[in-house]
Amino acid sequence: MGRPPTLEDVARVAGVSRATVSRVINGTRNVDPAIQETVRAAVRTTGYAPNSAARSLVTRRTGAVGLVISGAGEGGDEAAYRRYVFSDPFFGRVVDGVMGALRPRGMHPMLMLAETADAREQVVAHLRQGIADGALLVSTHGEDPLPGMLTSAGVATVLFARPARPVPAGYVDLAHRDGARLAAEHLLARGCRRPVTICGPLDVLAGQERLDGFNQAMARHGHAYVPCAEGNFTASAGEQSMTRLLREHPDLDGVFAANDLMARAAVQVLREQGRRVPQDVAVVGFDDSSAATATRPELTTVRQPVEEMAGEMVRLLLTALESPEAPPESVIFEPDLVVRESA
Amino acid sequence: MGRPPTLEDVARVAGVSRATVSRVINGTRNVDPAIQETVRAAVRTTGYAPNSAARSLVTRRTGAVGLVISGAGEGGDEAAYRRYVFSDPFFGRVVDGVMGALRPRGMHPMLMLAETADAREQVVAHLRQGIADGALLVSTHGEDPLPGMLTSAGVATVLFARPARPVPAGYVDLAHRDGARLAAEHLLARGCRRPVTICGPLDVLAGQERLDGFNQAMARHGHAYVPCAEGNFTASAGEQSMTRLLREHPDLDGVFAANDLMARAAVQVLREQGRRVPQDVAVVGFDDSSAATATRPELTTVRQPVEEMAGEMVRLLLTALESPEAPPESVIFEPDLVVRESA
DNA sequence: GCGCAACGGGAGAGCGCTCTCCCGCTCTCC
DNA sequence: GGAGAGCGGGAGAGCGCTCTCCCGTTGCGC
Repeated sequence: MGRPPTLEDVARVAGVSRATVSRVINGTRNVDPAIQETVRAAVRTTGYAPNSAARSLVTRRTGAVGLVISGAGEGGDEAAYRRYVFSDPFFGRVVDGVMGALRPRGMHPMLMLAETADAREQVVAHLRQGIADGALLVSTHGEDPLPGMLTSAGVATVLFARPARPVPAGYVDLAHRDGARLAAEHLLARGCRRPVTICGPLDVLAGQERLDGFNQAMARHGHAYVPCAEGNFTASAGEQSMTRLLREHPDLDGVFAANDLMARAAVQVLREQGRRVPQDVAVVGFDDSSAATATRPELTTVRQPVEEMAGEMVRLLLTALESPEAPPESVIFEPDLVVRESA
Repeated sequence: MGRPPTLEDVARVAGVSRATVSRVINGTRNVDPAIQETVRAAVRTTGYAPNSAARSLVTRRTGAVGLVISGAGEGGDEAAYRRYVFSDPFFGRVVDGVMGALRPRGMHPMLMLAETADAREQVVAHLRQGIADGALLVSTHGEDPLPGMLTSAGVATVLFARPARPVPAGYVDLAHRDGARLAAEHLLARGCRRPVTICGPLDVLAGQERLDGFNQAMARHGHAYVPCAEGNFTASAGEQSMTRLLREHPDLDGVFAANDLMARAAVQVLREQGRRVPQDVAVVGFDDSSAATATRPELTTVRQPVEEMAGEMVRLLLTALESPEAPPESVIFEPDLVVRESA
């Protein structure tokens, strides 16, 4: 009794064929109710659990999907990158959304980090071996080669955010420009006269578009030029940018930060410098992450429905898996403005 | 050419047997260098990638380990629980440490959440089917039945934190009492006279031990009774607890919070109430998570080397996998005090 | 020169499952 | 009453890989 029971064992105990046991377990075809019960009893007494490797060998499905976080070109500090990834609430939300959509289907996400060229090769190699049924890819950098590598390796892939260069893979994304416009109009409506912005990294499309959208909306209302400091979506970048903007534009009265982490840092800097938020300076963030409600005052922010977007990624991947020949689908989500206390 | 190339195809192209190709790919035995090159060339021209399902079927190894986050008994709000898990930096650190140790071995973590009885059954069922080689389990609640379920299902398991009731599984843990003592002595050394503590949930061993260690150390120095408010390791709990302690003990001059998230919230409350940190009130946290350095002033805290502990879990699991009959091993880590600005 | 390792390669038996056939039976309909 | 459809079950062929045997070839010591 050393080895775990197999279908064969269950069949012998139940006095039926392997095929019948398989049918009962998978519910693939009608089986006589009495026999079904016999089989189920045999499964119970033997303590049988189907071997998933054997199953995937023939079904060509593993029930796993690779959840790949990719970014940081060469020369970056990998450890720092990992620290960034695991501390940014954004990725937790992605995982949450992915798991929520996977779970009812009995599937699981397999975490993969691709922060170096080597790691990327590894990820592609493993995925090509069929370790997972497909890949959900979140790139944190603009010119990530991974989407292209994955698709040309024949791995079913769905991306978070439209890739910089077109790739035959579906994606979900947010209408960043609209979100930034919402932020701009809200600041203006509150009477903000001297807005500034802490924008995201400009080599990332999302960073670019949030800045564009904000600037365009501001321009439409007579603010042709809005001072801007670039940050890389981290708290310390937000701190530095806010400090600089404050020094160069001491009369600023409104800040739009391209994500909540930077907005939060901006609020901290402002308060340390004696500015009241929102009375002296209004601050609007982006994402509506947990950082938004953890900040005092709570952040007014542009909501990006990350969990739903991640869930949609799963759905897109699953349909791509079902009909591999169909052209990739994509979905763009619309942001909302969530008004709280900071603006 | 529809189906992906198999070993057989490579063997045909290279003009050798399947076995030889397998040997070259896995480097299992000496193979004539010339033949090796031929085989490698054939692999390249065919674009061959070994099928991992077929491989695991015979090797009985998947290269995946389940990373299970478990907790929240019945009746809990699952969505809220997930939000908690994914926003607490602690779990990110666990994932980071696990991936760091798994990666050089070409393995991957498979994320599994077990926040309800159903989910627990699912997790056990999947793991029994061999979807992963073993499980790394992080329980957030004391009386979690999952460790027992897993071990009696024959799943190789390593736990983060010693389980409430003994289970035949290895674990890693921290000397929580020592850490709390460090915090107490530091507060005392700074001249703190009226300490209070925001302790963790008392149904979790870590919460209990941190409180005990703190109280014992305080008692040794003449503070027989230290006011305490219980929190569940979240920021909002920290906020409420601090507010209450401040109301009931307005003259407090030192706070020990059982984790950084609560310490951070405590700092915020204190400052909002006009107390200066650390001049009026010293605050010590626990964990040394990213929250510690994101707080202003930066948190003095007891360092829990979560990443290393998680890496050790992987190592323990791997050795358990190698020698299934050996008794489970465990490792206890020692905490350090990290002195920053808040105390 | 002979025996014996040791080496390098091939053949083939599974690993445990699914799924396509195929077959016998019953039921219906004319 | 007979034909045809449909249902429920079994037999068996793989899925693609690893690994144990087995065998021919060298190399070396005596």
